[in-house]
Amino acid sequence: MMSSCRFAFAVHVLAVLASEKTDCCSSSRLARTVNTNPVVIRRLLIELQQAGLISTLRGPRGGAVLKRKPEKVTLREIHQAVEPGDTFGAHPNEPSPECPVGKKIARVMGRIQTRANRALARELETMTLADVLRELRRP
Amino acid sequence: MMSSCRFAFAVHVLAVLASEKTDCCSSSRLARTVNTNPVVIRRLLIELQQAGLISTLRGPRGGAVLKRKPEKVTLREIHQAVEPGDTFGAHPNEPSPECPVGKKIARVMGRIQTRANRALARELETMTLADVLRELRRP
DNA sequence: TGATTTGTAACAGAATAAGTTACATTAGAT
DNA sequence: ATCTAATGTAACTTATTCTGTTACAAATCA
Repeated sequence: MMSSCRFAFAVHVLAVLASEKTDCCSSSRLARTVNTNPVVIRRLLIELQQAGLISTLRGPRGGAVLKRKPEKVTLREIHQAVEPGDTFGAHPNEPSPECPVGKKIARVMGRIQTRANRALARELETMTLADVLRELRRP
Repeated sequence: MMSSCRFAFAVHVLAVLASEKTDCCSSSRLARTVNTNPVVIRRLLIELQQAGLISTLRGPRGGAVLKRKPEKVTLREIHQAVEPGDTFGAHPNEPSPECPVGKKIARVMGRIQTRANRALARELETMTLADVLRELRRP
């Protein structure tokens, strides 16, 4: 599964925003702590902004701010904001309609997909950004 | 998430093996119903074999056979056999140890990863190949 | 012995993601 | 007003991964 690291980056970024005293944090500073390029961070910030988790400000002294209390941000929201994909991939080419299995497998896999996605979402819903901060503070 | 279609292929292949009367099914025939190349199927069969789900036979009249009753094959086993990866990716580059968040984020993300993987596995554990066959038979 | 199938190596092509450079746009500060 | 510093965004490179394909050795049955 060639999964992206965007979820890990997003949790990292939001944890920094939540733990920082300063109200604005620039993409350069975030990029330094994540150890990547500022543009990668800015692309991520746009998605987090569209999800309503942060807001950004241009110009000097600009940057990103958390819009909600950490207790009110679930990992599910973060995941959904930056990893829109499914848990696993579907058939790339249409299976043979000649075969009784091939004819209906897509529908069945679709249901399995839905249940898998929901199970993952349920688990991520039980954890918030505040839990992440608590874990980060532990020795 | 650039997820592979190997899980979908594997469920498809095993469903065909479970529903076929003939005891052996060649990679060519399986490839035709999945609509892909026989080598892709053979690579998949090796993984399913290593997981103990099927056995294969060389030579004429050779092919693959299901080793267990469909009721005894969970989707979790199938998934684990062909998609060894994690639910989401980790930081590709080590985060800055200067930053209090960067210093510990890997450990926290690891725990989240574990919980996500387990939640997915739990859900897939509740479904068997027999359930897939039942769904396939429904109009 | 011959035919057929798996196992496997090697490679092509496509897709995806991260990283990078460059620049227009915006907005605060002096 | 002007300078400066930040976001937003486009374009491109590079690396990785996956599927698909060809080719062939090894195995096995008739």
